[in-house]
Amino acid sequence: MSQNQPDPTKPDPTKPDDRFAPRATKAALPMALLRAREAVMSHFRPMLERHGVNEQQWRVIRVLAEAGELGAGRLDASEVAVRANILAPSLTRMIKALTIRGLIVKARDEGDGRRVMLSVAPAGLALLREVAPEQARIYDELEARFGRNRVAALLKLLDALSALKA
Amino acid sequence: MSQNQPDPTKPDPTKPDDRFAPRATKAALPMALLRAREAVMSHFRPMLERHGVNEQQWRVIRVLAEAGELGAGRLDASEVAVRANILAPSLTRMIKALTIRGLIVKARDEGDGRRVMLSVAPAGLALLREVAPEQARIYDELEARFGRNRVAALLKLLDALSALKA
DNA sequence: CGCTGATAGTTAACCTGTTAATTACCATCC
DNA sequence: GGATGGTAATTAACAGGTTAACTATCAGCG
Repeated sequence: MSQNQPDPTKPDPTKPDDRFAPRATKAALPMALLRAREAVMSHFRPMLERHGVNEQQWRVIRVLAEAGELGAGRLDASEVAVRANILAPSLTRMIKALTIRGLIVKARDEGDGRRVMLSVAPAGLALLREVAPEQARIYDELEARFGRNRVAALLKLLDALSALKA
Repeated sequence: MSQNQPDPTKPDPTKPDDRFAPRATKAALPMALLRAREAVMSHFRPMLERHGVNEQQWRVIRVLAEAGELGAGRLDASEVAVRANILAPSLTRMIKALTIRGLIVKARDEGDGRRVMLSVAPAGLALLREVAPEQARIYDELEARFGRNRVAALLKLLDALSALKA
């Protein structure tokens, strides 16, 4: 870190006013993460929209699919919420909508009456078969444009950063 | 794409089911960005909460402050929306609330009746003076824990990624 | 001048994010 | 076995994200 400011007593007039903006919004980590996420999602959103699901619904279905298709992969709602980064109240609302649309199946857990077990329904599986390849294609193109190494490096940094959660 | 599966007819039972989950949610860029952002914000949220502003309101006030304090920094709503990464409809709602609370000032632009000009109000400036140092402290500590080089590297990658917006 | 198209905001409708309060169920301990 | 506390899910209430439709203003152009 070199001394970029030759004379600190003479502030650079090109900078508007730093006294009350400790870090320009441009350089702030939260904003940069938000912008980057927005940029990435802008590639996926139209495709998901075309298939009638939003981002969060797609996350829920994918999480359930990763646990195994159909009855094989049953997860309780809390686990789904954690893996899909969705808060419990949001998930409760989504479960209702997704169940009505026949994309997932909701069942009460035998043994623990509090737990709600979720799994992918046939229609959800059909949706997965439709969307997954298209999503993979978009992701691959994005990865190719950005560079595989940089994607890997970015994921590593993001993971490390996530570990600092308060 | 190399042939990782020695015998494709006999799928690895340790893997749940990769056929419909093209990329594990753990490794997906959007999810990683979401988690990282959540982790970072978890450090700031309690502080903002204590001062009675949420994340988005704080972004708006900061953007206006960066344009210069009080009357000096007048930005039209569209520009604020872009810089704060907030959509126009959200900003419209927020302007009303922030104006009522006396944190910002809304004025119609002479010369172009369509434009809404925004600037920081005295109460907003007071809030900035209160919050900014605390925010800087939190940010510095976070940066120190994560490592300045890594923060810089991350910001660089995020910026490059944001440039790929569709 | 009036028509046309573009631009800036607003409104509406629906969904999710967020916090707090509530309900239902489980587990423990006296 | 009943009171106690904890956990899983739901509900409520409010705010922002998102898209589409709408209004108001500006800019050209015939």
